[in-house]
Amino acid sequence: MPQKISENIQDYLKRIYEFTLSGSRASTNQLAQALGISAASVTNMVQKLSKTDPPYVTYEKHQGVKLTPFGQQAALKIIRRHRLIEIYLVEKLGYTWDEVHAEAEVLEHAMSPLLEKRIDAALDHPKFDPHGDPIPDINLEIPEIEQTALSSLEIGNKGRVLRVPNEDPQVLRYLGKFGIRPGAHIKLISRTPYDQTMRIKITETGNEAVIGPSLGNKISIAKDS
Amino acid sequence: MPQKISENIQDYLKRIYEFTLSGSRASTNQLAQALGISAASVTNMVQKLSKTDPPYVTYEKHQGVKLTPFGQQAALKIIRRHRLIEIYLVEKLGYTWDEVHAEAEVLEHAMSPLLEKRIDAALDHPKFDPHGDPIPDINLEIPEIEQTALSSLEIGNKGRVLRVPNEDPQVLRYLGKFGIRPGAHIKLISRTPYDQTMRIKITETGNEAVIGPSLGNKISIAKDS
DNA sequence: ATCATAATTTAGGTAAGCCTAATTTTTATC
DNA sequence: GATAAAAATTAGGCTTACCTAAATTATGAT
Ligand SMILES: [Mn+2]
Ligand SMILES: [Mn+2]
Ligand SMILES: [Mn+2]
Ligand SMILES: [Mn+2]
Repeated sequence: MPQKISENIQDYLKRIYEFTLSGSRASTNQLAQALGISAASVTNMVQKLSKTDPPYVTYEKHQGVKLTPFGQQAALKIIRRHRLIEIYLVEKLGYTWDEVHAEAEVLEHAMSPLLEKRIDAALDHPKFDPHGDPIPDINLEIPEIEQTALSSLEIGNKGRVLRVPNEDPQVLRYLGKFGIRPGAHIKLISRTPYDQTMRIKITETGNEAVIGPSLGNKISIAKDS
Repeated sequence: MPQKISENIQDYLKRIYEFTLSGSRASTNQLAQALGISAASVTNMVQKLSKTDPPYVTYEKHQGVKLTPFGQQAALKIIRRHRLIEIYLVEKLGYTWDEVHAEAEVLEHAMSPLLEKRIDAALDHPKFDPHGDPIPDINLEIPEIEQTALSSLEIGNKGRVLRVPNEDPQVLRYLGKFGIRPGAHIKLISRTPYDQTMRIKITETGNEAVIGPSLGNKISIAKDS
């Protein structure tokens, strides 16, 4: 039943993958918002995806969806392409890290297996995209990496940035300005009591930056031991 | 009326452009065959394209279509992207010239203005694609180049290859085997009387190749004076 | 000029993906 | 446990871009 997988379906699967990484199910509304379409349309599509011959998702009414192993493979295939494109654009075509996500969102659907192979080879099999997200290897495997949220760092403690949120160009430009990027070493200076706003110091640049708690939750770090 | 131009429409316009280069109109059947769809579908689409606010084509029942200046600009935009992609893949990603057309046919629709600019710059504003077809410049202008069909060469005379047909990988591999590529110098050795099959010698490689008349008509050369 | 054939158009349908409005189910609060 | 709000689903439609079959128009050979 699922021969050629449409661009729309590819994006659905990718979103479902992201929302179910933590183990929970992806809700209809969550997907509708992320994809910029109505909840009714999502219900429709999700029902379809649960009825293909090997189904892409398991779906229970009002309970949200999860990817089947089959659906997960399909999702990882696109995620691999997306992240390869991002790092290629930065490394080979002079893109900044805030420009690549939107571009990859489109190109991922137009990438042939051959192009994927050539780009992967040209970059010598890169392991991470520009935002620190791991690139599934040719067998679609992703290494497990120990990581915690920046928000969970204690005052005075240090860490190394592993990944930053990758979708919002404004946020990326803000982070880039201070040198907050994968590999950067940071130290938590202070945290305000009520709204939990953090001041952090970036070792490499000497900068200090202010990070709110919601952004802090989306930045992953490795805590210095 | 014509805000976002669909991938399908882009391909229609490109085909119409090709078929009307000689000044004649593109026929319904011609387009149907080239696009791999039914004649009825083509009729439908060209009627639509002739009714947009600035129309893309002029259409008269049973008389075929031509591009309006507006439609021509739209076509050239995609042709530019197509050819830039082809040369980029060859120059930067190790593609052979028979692999790039199919790839470009898809990628051309996924290329942003920014990517177009970056690729153009990375190649230092290339003027020709791997098959010798001219790349419209940033203003969508194409230089006029004096060229004749290989078939029109006289026995014993010489010429320089300017462009070869670009769609059929088999043909390209055949030509490549003998070194028949843009820039190659050739000499017509003989032409059989009935079926007009030609034997040509390629200076650079010393090879001799047999070229039938229909292929010979699709290879453009500059005749040596 | 006639008439068969080829080319094109019209008519009527389908599938994918989206929409809004109405309805149903779940959930959270009193 | 009733009930209001939120979440999800169903129902009915729409657009794009295809299709086949039937009807029409153009063409070219007698
Ligand atoms: Mn991304
Ligand atoms: Mn996408
Ligand atoms: Mn081409
Ligand atoms: Mn195309």
